[in-house]
Amino acid sequence: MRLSKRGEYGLRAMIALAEPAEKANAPHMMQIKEIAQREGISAKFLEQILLALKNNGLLHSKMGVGGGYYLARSAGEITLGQIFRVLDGPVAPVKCVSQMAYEPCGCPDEETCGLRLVMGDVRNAIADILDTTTLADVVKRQGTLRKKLSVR
Amino acid sequence: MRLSKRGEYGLRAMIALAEPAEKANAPHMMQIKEIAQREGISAKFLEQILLALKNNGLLHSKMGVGGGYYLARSAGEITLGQIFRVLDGPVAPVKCVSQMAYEPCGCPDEETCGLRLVMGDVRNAIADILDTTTLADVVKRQGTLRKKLSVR
DNA sequence: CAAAAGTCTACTTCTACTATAGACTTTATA
DNA sequence: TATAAAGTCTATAGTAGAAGTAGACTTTTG
Repeated sequence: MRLSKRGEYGLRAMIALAEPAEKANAPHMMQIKEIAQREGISAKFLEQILLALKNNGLLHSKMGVGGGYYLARSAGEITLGQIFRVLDGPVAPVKCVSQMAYEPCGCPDEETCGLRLVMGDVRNAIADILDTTTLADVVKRQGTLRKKLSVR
Repeated sequence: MRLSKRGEYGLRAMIALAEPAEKANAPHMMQIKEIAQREGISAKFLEQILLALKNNGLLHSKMGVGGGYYLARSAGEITLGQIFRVLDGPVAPVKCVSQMAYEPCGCPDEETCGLRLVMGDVRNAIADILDTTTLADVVKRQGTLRKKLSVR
């Protein structure tokens, strides 16, 4: 049940973009290099990831000198599920319970397949979290946690 | 977030063994071939899977003529989580939130890493389902569903 | 002893993930 | 208007792990 590096880096980058954007309550532009350095990621690899996010409407970019990437919508309007699906595909553990990319999975009777039932629950549990958590939620949560830790 | 074929076949096989065992309220022995045929799986591949489950204490076996595999404990005492972990490893999407196989994941501050927090939630949601669902639960659920469908 | 079963290990094949490379386009500014 | 700084796009290399195959071995029954 692993999150790929692609997905991990993409999510990290989006959170990194969301943090200053939330603070300023305005889109915040960052360059690939900047993000890559901050997160300790290969810039070339991150480039592909950000490009995919852009081509799927989650990021906007500005080319040329002084360019960079910024969130296409406010952090409160982008869910982790949207990001995840662009980078890692369907959330479902088996295709036969996928809402976004259903495919039969070959059990004799799908309707009464016990494994399918349970995996459906798992899919829903994951999707419930990823589709209701926005970048703004993540940033907020990080913030409260930092405050709490700095007090001690 | 995919379930591997290994995991899928193993879970299917365990459910197949649990079904008659629950009906008879006693361990039920089946041969590799038998299960492989029923589930439409390569017998040689399934062999490795069942062996792993045996070596991890979830199955017992009998060698020689008239031998086969049977559940090491009652279906109500074997959870899907136990099976999953033997075949697919940790449940956690990233190692740094794994309860069973923790490893740092390289974010600058793990304690306040937003991604880690969310992935922790995801891990818990998955583990909650897999670790509380037993083979007996699955068989029961299949049963009620079949009854419901046969009525119409 | 022969046949039927599981045991074990090695190996092959294939796929997908991770990463790198490099040529191209756009834009700001000196 | 030239140059450098940025993103764009596509191809490809490398690798690891998943999926599956093979075959020799052991145990048990009759």
